Amino acid sequence: MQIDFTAIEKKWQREWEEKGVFEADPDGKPKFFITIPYPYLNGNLHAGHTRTLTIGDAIARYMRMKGYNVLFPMGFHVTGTPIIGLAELIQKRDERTIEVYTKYHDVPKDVLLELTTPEKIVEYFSNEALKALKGIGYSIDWRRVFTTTDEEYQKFIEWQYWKLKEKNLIVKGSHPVRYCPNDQNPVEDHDLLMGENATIVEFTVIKFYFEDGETNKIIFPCATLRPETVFGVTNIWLKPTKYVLAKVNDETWFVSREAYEKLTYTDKEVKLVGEVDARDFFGKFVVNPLTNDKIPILPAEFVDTDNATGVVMSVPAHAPYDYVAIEDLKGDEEYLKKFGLDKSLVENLKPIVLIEIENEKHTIPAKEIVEELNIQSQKDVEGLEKATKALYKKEFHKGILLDITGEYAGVKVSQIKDRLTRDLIEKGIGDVFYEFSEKPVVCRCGTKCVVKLVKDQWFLNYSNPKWKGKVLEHLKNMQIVPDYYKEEFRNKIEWLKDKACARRKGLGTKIPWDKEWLIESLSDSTIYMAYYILAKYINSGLLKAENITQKLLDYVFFGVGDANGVARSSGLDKEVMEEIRKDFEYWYPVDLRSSGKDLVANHLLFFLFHHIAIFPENLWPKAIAVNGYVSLEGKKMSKSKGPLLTMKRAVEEHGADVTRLYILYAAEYDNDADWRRRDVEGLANNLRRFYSLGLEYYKKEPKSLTKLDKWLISRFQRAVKNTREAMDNIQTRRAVNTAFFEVMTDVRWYLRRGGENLSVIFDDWLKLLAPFAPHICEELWHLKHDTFVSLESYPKFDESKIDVEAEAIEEYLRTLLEDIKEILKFVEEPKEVYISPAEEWKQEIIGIVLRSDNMKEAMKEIMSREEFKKMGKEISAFVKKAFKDKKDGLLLDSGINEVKVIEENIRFLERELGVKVSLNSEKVPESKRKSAMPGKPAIFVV
RNA sequence: GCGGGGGUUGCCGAGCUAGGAAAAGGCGCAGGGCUUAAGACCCUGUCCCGUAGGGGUCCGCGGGUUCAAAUCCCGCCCCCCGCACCA
Repeated sequence: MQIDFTAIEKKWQREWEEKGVFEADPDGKPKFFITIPYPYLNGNLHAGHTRTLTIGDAIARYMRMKGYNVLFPMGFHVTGTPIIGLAELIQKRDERTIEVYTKYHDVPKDVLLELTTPEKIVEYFSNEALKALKGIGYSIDWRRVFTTTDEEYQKFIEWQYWKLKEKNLIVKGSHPVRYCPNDQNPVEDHDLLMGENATIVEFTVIKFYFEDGETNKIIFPCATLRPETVFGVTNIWLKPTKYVLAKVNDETWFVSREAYEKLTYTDKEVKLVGEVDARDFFGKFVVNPLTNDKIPILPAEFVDTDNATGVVMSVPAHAPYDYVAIEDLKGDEEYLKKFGLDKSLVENLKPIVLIEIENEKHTIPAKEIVEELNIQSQKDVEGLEKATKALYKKEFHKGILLDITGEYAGVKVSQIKDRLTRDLIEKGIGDVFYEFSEKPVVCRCGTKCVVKLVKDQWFLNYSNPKWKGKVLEHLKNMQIVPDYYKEEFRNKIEWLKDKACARRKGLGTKIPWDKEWLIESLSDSTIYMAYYILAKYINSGLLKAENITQKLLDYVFFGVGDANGVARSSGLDKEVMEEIRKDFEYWYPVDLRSSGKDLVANHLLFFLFHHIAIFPENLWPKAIAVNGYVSLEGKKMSKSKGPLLTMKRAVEEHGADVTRLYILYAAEYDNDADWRRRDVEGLANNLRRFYSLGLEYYKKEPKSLTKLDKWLISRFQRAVKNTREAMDNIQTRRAVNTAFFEVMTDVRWYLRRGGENLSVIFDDWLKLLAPFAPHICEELWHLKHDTFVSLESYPKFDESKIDVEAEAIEEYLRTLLEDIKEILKFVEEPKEVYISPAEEWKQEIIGIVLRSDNMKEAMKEIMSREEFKKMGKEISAFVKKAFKDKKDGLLLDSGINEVKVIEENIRFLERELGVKVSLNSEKVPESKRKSAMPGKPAIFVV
């Protein structure tokens, strides 16, 4: 059958909009405020958005039908840098960008080429997003839509930041970023040619120094990831090559040229003094600032001048590289001679052990592992890397510092780094040096990136223990779906550090007290759900940017201030102001925020932190739900590279209901869903089938109810129960599976059995499915009603409609049919089937079940009897089902009357089997009759 | 490395927190029906064996507990995601 899904969908979308059925305002009903993170519009909405939003919409529709006054609003996020970047790329006619946006985002090329400014991009994509969202039929209250560059929104953000500032939750600090010296800008992942996986690691610098009599001290800044090993240093290493001397603040540092360059991007004052040759320093001595030991400077080829300072301290007891390098020196007199070094100098170097592993004997760990791996020289880089990694890992996790480390003795290695670094810096003998974890890191422009320290940056003080503590405390009271994400959230909250919230570049709101800076885009989208309340009044023209003063928002959100005074000072009509206040009091807090799992470690955390900082406890979010991603035919989607499926295209090609149903059914919770065309088309067939069933049966007036009808109703009640349970747990997959597919399976059986009153469940079936496939349900519903099914009340489970006997009969017939068919497979030219029921032990088992407390107990008793033991599998299944029924209060104390059931359905059996069937025990041989069981009659075919 | 999740029948996935029927549902595939035909729809089959409803082997691997384990316990292997200043 040809069905024009699109026409049906457009029709109902128009109707909903015209009648404003999803516009929500305070009323007497309990409220439910659900929000989905507004999408970021540097492209079209895609299948990923479709998933998160459809889940949200299904919940919104479900809750609405359950009797809640549901507010489901939406806005658009455009602040930040990507939109600016996109505008630049389009302006430059970047080929890749043009390809991706025409091919995957479905932007017509002529239109795309016009999008050369951020403003045009925002306008274009927000229009497209609006169309896409309306075209899929979300039950959004569109009176509240807004964009984050709106002047009014910025007023709101300013208010928010003043509040945070007042609470001292915004502090100044510095932090290291990946930076391109050529572009003079921080670089993001997608700006990189190479090194996306590089992270910034923090080396500890320890200032060894060299005293040359009357000249100034020269600092040899040794960079290390294991500062505790400073207690075991025997010498330092330089590469036999040129280095430089540089003025670093007030000190003179000896560093590699590369290191000097890197230092210029730090917060230090750096000036080049001149070039020096490491070779001139070999054999001379520096002082270990912590132990005051004098140690020699020695050459080593493994030193990488492009890693950190290029000056390395040597700890032969714990660093395989150092141990091997010293051994190399000892055995290479020529090399020593080349640098004028005396052999005794290296021969006196004794490894100093400073870490012990619990329950292991004292040894020299580096020596041991080098020998174990049979590493012969420092040229065996592979072996040394392996040894270093293994040793470091072991010592980090299990190591404890020995007495030689003085005040640190007994501290775990894993606990020492930050503490020691801090102490060293305090004493003026330490520093930090940032470096990439892997190299090279190259910008798209071809320039090598560096680590730059951004100074005097504004930070959100998330590490504040009081703030964090409150968030952790509130988390305990929240509902997190799926539940194991609560632990994930807890960990992430603990892990969260201060976050830089200011940027130089991008779209957004300026920091109100420091207009040089823009508020970073994840930091301006944390409590905006409150803004939806204002947005309605802004869009209707009642509330204007100039009205949105600090005092007004204090009044609206906190109820603080004198109403007359606030109204006067903000220039707003007092009644409007009071209404906004009432709206806010009615709708807040957020009852559910449903989001993709990619936002767990950032947005959703900030969402919690900011609510908790700014609002009183009764307005903190109640629940968060998290869902997984969507892939396309098994491939990951990518906004910037493709493949990508836009929401609009999915709906155009398959229809809104099919798209919705598929995406809801494709996966549960945080599992990823895969969009597979063939499956989507398969689902479309199912939906067409549903529609034609509706056309065929819905309007037929039901006749008086048969036992079969009661079976259908009973089964349907179970589906109602199951669907509600699923939706209450935000399990849309399970819900669609029961409400659609499983009911469909029952309907098939019902029709096959000759059922004629399908319409008895159809009203409820439409309601049951309305949250998932609202258009088709609305269309069918209107065959009989003038109301909107979207506003009907959701079916309730009615236990009185459960008909255990009817269910047992159908179950009996189904298995009987199967058994006979199984036998017929083996009989050529069957003429007649004889059936002879048995009734003995089933009653007995039911008796045991009724007087047993649990299955285990019952089975024990049953299995102690020989005649049952040999039927163990059959019986255990029967008992399991019996217990389930018992728990539901549905256990029959007498089985069905098999004879009667067969008699009544003999024609059905014959029709199905295409052979004569009769109920006749005498024709069944004795041996077969003996093996008959209740529910499993003896069958004999001739 | 740390943290979170996971390995089920051709595929996707239930079931695994309350042990109890080769293990829901969807998709795919095969056969049959309907049809002028195709599609749609309906039925059947889809681990192996089997001329009587049966038997055998199964839920990453190896052990254990139990009348009974995909489910509980112990050990091992493998996979995915996050670790940021970016939306």
